Amino acid sequence: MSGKPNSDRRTVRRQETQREIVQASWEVVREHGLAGLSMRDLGERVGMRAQSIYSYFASKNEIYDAMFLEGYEAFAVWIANAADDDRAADDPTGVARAVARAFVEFCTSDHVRYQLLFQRTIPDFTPSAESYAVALQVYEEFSARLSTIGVHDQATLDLWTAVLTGVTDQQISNDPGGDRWKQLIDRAVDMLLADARTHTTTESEKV
Amino acid sequence: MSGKPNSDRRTVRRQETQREIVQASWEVVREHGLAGLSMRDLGERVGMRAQSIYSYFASKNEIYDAMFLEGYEAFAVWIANAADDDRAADDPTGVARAVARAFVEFCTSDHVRYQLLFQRTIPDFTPSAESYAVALQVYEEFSARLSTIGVHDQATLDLWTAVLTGVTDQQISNDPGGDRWKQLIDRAVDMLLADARTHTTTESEKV
DNA sequence: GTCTATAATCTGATAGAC
DNA sequence: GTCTATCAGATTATAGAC
Repeated sequence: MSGKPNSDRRTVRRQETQREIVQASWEVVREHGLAGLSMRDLGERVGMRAQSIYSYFASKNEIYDAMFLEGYEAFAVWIANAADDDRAADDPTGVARAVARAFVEFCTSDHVRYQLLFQRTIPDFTPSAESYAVALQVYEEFSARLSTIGVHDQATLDLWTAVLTGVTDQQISNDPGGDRWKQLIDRAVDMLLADARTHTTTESEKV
Repeated sequence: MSGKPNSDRRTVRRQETQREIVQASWEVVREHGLAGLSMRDLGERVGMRAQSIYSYFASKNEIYDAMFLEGYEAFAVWIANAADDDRAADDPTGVARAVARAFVEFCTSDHVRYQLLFQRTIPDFTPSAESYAVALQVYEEFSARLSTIGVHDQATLDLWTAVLTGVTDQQISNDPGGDRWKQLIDRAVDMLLADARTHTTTESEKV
């Protein structure tokens, strides 16, 4: 390693293998639950002995950390795309609904990812400082998007996140694969917007 | 066992030990997480060898089941008490706020219990038919209480549960021990009541 | 960089003596 | 009813050969 350039062919190969391991980890986890990630299982899937994975990740939690990071990066992309798609609708309500739908859809489309990103469910795992910084940044981008539709103060923002995660949670745990709670999103958004109107100055309603 | 009365001294003693084991299980679980319940740990805490516990519960899942049942029984009592306390406030808004506060308080006061009762987080555990029946009955009592304050149709009820669990979830995972989301409960209830008003006939507003 | 071998430890659960 | 002994398996992780 020492003395050699970072963008070595060896380094590139290594990063590819790391990506492959993370991808396989998602497969395992979607099949056996978030806590059901075993190194043996993972090794088998990636075509290695379980022990060889330690050449790429120092511990199992380092793998979770890579998944955590990847998940938040995917979230950032998802929300950005959704906003672009619905740019035509330039009324605040339309945008708000689109953002809300995008959020819930992202979460329900992969519930183990949701578990890893937004719930604290695997013991002894804490994201690394780097990954957590990215998570915070993505959360701030999401907040900024909401602030363009009239959600300015922290309390209002907290209420929005509570409602959106609540809908997501119920959908995942009580009607997986269905749309019993998803279909309430527009109604929930209207409700939130009406609430925001009574708690902020009319000025803040404008973009 | 056969031929002897059910309320035998032996049977009573046995039930006491079972209660003791369940209580110790709560302790273990609060310390090491819901999934961190180990028979050895449990045995140590209850003053037995781990293997002896199998004289009282046929499997680990049977212990989870007993905890699940106990949790729902506690929930029923909690909600009933909260409603009595706030009987003085006979305006619908006051009652609604009291019920909402009681729900969130119950959940946040013991987050592993919340996890066991309302989220599906431990793999391979499904409550027994008996326990599940109790859970359903308690849920229906809770629904009935909401229906006295204007929440009649399923969609509205779903929205309420989504908002209440959302507030709970955010409080637990992003501000444990604090009240950042708890203090939004009254505002959330007002918002929900306003929404219910626009989605039902004015008749249903009356008790 | 991947392998074999293995350490060290944990898990839930069972059989049978007392 | 509690014990000892033990099974059969899992886990993360390390050492050292190739």
